[in-house]
Amino acid sequence: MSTEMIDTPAEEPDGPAPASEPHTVIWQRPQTRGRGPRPAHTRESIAEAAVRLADEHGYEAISMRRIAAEVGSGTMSLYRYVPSKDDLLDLMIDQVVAEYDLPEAPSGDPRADLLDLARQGRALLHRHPWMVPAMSTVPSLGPNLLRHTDYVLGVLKATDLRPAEKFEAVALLSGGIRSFVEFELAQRLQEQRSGVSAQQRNQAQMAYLAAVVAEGRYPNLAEVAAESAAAGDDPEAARDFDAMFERFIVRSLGLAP
Amino acid sequence: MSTEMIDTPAEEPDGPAPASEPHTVIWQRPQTRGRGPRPAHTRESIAEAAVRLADEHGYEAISMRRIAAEVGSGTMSLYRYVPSKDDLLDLMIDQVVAEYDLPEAPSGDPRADLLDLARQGRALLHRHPWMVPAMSTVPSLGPNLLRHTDYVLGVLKATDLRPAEKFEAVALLSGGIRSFVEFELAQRLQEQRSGVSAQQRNQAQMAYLAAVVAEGRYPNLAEVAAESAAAGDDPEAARDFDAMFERFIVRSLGLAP
DNA sequence: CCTCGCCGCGTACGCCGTACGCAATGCGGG
DNA sequence: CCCGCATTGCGTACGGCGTACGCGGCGAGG
Repeated sequence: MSTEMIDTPAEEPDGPAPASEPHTVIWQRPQTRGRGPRPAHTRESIAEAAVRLADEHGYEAISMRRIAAEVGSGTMSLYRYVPSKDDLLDLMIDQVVAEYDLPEAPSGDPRADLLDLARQGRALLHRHPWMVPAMSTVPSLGPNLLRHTDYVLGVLKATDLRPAEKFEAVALLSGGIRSFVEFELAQRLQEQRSGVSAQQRNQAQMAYLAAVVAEGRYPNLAEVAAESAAAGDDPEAARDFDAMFERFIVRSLGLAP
Repeated sequence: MSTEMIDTPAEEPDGPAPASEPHTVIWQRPQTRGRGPRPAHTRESIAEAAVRLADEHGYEAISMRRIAAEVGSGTMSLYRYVPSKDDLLDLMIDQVVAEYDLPEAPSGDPRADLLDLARQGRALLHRHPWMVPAMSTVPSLGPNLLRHTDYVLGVLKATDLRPAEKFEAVALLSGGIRSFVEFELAQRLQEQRSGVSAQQRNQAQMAYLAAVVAEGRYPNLAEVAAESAAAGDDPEAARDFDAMFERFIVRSLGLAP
């Protein structure tokens, strides 16, 4: 509880008082710089270090203690810059979103523009796989995400979508990309990093699946698996995810002419 | 590495030895029942209690301690039934998947069958919102999920998709539904449960967004927001998610004739 | 009947996010 | 100019998490 009675025991009735700022979005609380000793870091440098850490060691490496170690400070010092870990995650996401290469203006062909954005988005998620779990909740709109959204809305201007549908399109496209990459990464964990236990787990899954298929129930599954094996694409082989993505995203773009 | 040299130092060339069962999928390790006192619970009853808990108190309530309290046992007793929390999550998911009402056989119209499945899937995720974060990783295929997958593959038999494309379709459809419901739930948190701090957070977001729009940058965002407000659908109002879902899912089903 | 395997579970370890308070620091007002 | 105090860095601590380990007791197989 933050709005309980103990806070701001007496408010000025007219004053433009900053009140107590009970709950503010990270983007509008200032980067202070006031009386005391000069801060050793900035939000940006901390977020940058956190992104580096997550890129190298994965989503689960994003902990306040490890980030603090990465920037070379005490754990609790981070809270001088960021009110909570969730806010730091917002900063990380927004920082990474800056990697989008947005044209000055839409080309006039919404389909082409959105397709380009989708490809960039997929590439971005590949560069920063931790983004997939990090985006699980709808992210708060930092400056870069706002720029991105604004650009997409500009692209959609050449469309006959109603306003609500435009927001909807933005969200669902991004969700679709995330969903696809999530699927893609899950398929790829076979030879990918995180090595030991993941490989074992996958192997156990494969063995179990084979056993179940051989068992006789699930005839359709058995049949399709057999066809698949006969077709030469054994389940361990790398599928053509690029082509898959193209088909998937083109289908999803049934919204623009 | 799982295939490293230290495992199974000497295998019998012919023996059907159970080896050491280094890592097994939960579905194939037996529900023992051996020498000692009769177990007080079963995997099913535990998973059932966990589902009840998650339905009532949300995803974050799924902890071994709380589940143990729910079934009325010590925390560590759960590990007599389930090797890890992840496996318990698999059991929970598979149990909930049993709620699908699958017809005896496909109707012959793949589009209609898939549409029905999608609607059921959305309803199921609404009944069990914790499933959205729980499905973040591709779930291990328990019996019910296998039945479900087998049915979908049966539906897709009337299709000219290649085998790999069929598996792909299953995964992407389910991912799309999850993604949609995730978006939907995020929009709905305004008046929904989890009450105080979520509402506040949302309010802060709204205030920030208004400030940013008024600020003048992001002209397209401002324009669409204005249009949206003028159209009467204020951002706080409930959108027609049902219609949205229908459009979304029909678009996604561009794969079957 | 005895024995040994299984059950329930208390304790403990190492993580996590973060509340709180204290010493050091250096800018702004007198 | 200097002093007061806001601000910074951070050690300590709390409550919660998943789960490794080992113990006492129950009950079926020989």
